[in-house]
Formats: sequence, C-alpha cells, structure tokens
Amino acid sequence: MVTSLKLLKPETLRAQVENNLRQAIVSGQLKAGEKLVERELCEMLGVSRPSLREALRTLEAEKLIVIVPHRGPEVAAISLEDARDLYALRGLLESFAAHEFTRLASDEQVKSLGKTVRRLREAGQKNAQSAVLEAKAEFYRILLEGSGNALVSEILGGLLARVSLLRATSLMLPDRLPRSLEEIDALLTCIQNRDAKGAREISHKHVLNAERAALGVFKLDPQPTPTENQDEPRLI
Amino acid sequence: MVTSLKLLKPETLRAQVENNLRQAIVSGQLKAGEKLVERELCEMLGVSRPSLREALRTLEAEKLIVIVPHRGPEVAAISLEDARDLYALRGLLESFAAHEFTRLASDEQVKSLGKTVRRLREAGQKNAQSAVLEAKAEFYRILLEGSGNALVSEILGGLLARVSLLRATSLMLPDRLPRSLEEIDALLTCIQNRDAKGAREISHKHVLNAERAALGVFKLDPQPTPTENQDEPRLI
DNA sequence: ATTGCAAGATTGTCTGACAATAGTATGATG
DNA sequence: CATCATACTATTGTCAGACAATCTTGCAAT
Repeated sequence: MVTSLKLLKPETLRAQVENNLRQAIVSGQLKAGEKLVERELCEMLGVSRPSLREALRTLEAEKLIVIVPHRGPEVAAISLEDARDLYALRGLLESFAAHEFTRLASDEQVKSLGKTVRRLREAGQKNAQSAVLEAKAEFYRILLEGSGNALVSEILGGLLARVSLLRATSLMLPDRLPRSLEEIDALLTCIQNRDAKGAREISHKHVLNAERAALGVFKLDPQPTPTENQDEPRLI
Repeated sequence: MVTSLKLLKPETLRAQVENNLRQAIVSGQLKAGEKLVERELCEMLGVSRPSLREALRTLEAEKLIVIVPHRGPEVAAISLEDARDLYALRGLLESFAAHEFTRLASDEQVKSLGKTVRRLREAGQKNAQSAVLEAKAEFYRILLEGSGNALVSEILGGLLARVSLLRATSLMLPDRLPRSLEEIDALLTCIQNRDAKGAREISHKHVLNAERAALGVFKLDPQPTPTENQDEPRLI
C-alpha cells in the first residue's frame, strides 16, 4: 500500500516565481504602480532572467502587472473606472455563483459553508484580521467549488486577486466588517432555505455595498494612480 | 504639423509570436489537443526559444494552450463540462453586455450596430462564410465597446477565443445561421427601442441556442478529447 | 526655462550549453 | 507470449553571457 505520494507540487521553478510574485502583489508587499526591475527581482528570487521573464508574462496575462515595451513591468494600478468595472463584473459572477450553489450544492457543502461562516463571525467579533481573511478565503473556496462551474471559479478568482490591488479591501475592513457579516449571514440563510433567487439578490447587494465602501479610497485620494495620465496617448 | 505618427505597433517580436499562434489556434490551423514542440515552432516562426517560450506562457495564461511540466505545450481541448461552463458564463456576460449597451450606448453606436447587422444579414444570405465571420466580429466589437465595461469586454473576448476551440462554431454555422440571424434581428430591435431587459433576455436565449447547437459535437463524437482521461489523476 | 545631446541603465533578443524528466525501444525473465 | 526492468533518446527546464535597441537622466547650450 502506498503511504506517501508526491502528486501535487512538481512545482517547476518558474511556477514558484509566479506564486511568490503573485503573493507579494495581492498581499500588498509590492504596491500598485511600483516599478519592477528584472535584475533586482532575479537577485531577490535567485533565478535567472529567462525564468523570471516567463513568470512575468504570466502575471501580465493575469493583469496583475503591466509591461510597456522597453520600459519594463510594474504592478498594475486600478483607476476609478477599472474599479467600477471590476465590481460590476464581480457582482454579476458572485451572485451567479451564489445562485448556482444554492441550487446545486450538496447538503454537506451547505453545512460546511455554515461552519465556515460561524468561524468567520467569531474571528470578526474578535477583530482577528488574519483569521478573518483566512475564513473569507475558505468561504469563497467552498462557494465556488459548490457552484459547479469551474470556469466561473477561475475568472472570479482572478477578479478577486485584482480587487486586492485596491488596498481598500483590507484597510476599510474594520469599519464595514459588522455589516459585511450581517449580509453574509443573510446569504447563508437563503442558501440553507434553498432560495436561489434570494441568494442571488443578497449576494449582489453584498458586492454593491463592498463596492461603495471600497470606492471611498478614490474620494479621499485625489490622484489614486499618478502614473496613469500619460498611459494612453491622446491623438488630439 | 504632424502628418504621420507611428504610435500604435511598436510590436515587440514576442507579441508577434503571440498573435501568430493565437490566430493559428482560434482559426483551427492548430487543432485542439495537438502537441506543440518548441523547436518546431521556433523554426516555423524564425525566433529563438526564449522569445517563443515567453509567448507560450501568455497563451497558457489565456487558457488557449495547456503546458504540463516536462511534457510540453499542447493546444487546449475542451471537454463537455468545459463547454457547458463556457456557454453558461458567456450567456451571463453577453446578456449583461447587451443590457448595458441598450442602456448606455449613444445613438451613433446603435446606428453603427444596425449597419453591421445589415451587413451580417446580407453576408448570411449569400452564404459568404468569411464575410459572416468578419461582420460578426465587428458586431461584437461595437457591442462590447458600447457596453461601457472594458473588463467585461476583455473577459468575454477571451471566452470567445476559447469557444472557437470547439470547432463546432464554424462547422455548425450553415444549419443554424438563419435562426441565429433572426435572433440577432430581434436583439437589434430591442436595442433600438432601448428595451434593456428585453435585450438581455433575447441575448441570453441566443447564447443558449448557440450552446445547444454547438454541444451537438459531443453527441456525434464519442471521445471528443481522447487525451483527456488521464489528465487528472484519480486518488481512488 | 526650454531644447538638444551624450552617457548610463534597462529591456529585447539571440546563442549555446547542460541537467532533469518523459517517452520509447530493447532485452531479460517468468 | 506477456510482462517487467533497463538503457537510450528526445524534449523541456534552467542557466550564463552577450549585444543591439530603446528609454531615462543629467548636463550643456541657447
């Protein structure tokens, strides 16, 4: 009988670089708009330029960084319109996922989601930031897994990574957390009652509220992305 | 005064490779499931391995090719579930785009869309395949441009590229074209009447019908993607 | 202060090489 | 004859070094 199998993680070197950089970006360690220099990254990560550059191409395709020819990569910055588009699409997809989860998830999955919501609530009341983030990630994992559409998971996952480019997400958490928890509770109730339409509506409202909270950043900060005025040359 | 300016297309070499390969894939010149060998592609395209590999990473992130470590890239193949997921999401996004276009597009944009629909209809009646495809692309371009959400355009564009991996798209065109044209006509009418909800519903139905037609491939073809049984090791 | 130019830095691309792994053919064994 | 182990080959993963093209910056000149 097999006792240990190294199935996961053949982890090619390039994939590790991708993961490191992705992590550094979504966690805010590399800030939006920050310029990235190949040589520096190579030294930091201890890899050669070709490996690094391949990883950068992937992150570029994921829209986490922007590479302008002959000027090099920088961490993507999100404009106000970008953020609006982002939340509009997120609302669409997340409410769809909630709808489908309610329709299709097994009772075990619903129960599992309920357990995670409880964990989330407890972490929120203790104001344990990292525990909140962890529970929230788990919540999404279960929701997307149970929604039965791997593609939506994939796209929405990418979207959430981009949302984290708005540092608002975690910064404005403290204020909005109680409301957010209420909404998630209401969503869970709908799901448990197998009320798909209700779940969709609540989920959509939830995203709209998150948007309103997140977009506050732009009002407080006159020039959210200072490097962004000349990125598209005007022809007039 | 300036008379000519070469703004667009600094076209780095790697970008050309990307475009060539992308084109070859969505046009069916490279067939789904086909194995790609770096050396061959390098010779065909006349570029070095690093440049090619960077381009491959981008296409991998776009899910047009799949790269398994140490086995190399191959053109992505779409399973039945993949196709279902794809059409479900496409329905969601396309109907959203139609809804938003109806709400937000300028009268000029609506008129422009009408003109393209007319072109599409004429091409369809003549059974001019390439003209149909061209008009259809233009139709989408206008629709997405006028829907006011660049992100949805981006995602939906990627989705449509993936849909073309189902060679059904063009193969089943002849049969379904008349129906498809009727549906598009109805959609245009809704848009002209600024009936956003109606546009959304018709658009959604349109995608559902396209799905039903496209998924016929799987019924005719017992093993659509023969290399796909062992791609996910079962743990039981 | 604006313009123009030169020096430096960074990216884009190529070549060549080698190790690690997967696929294949060969041969041994029951 | 079938099956399994082994060796070989092809391909990918990764590195180092190099050079041209381009961008940025600082300085000089008007």
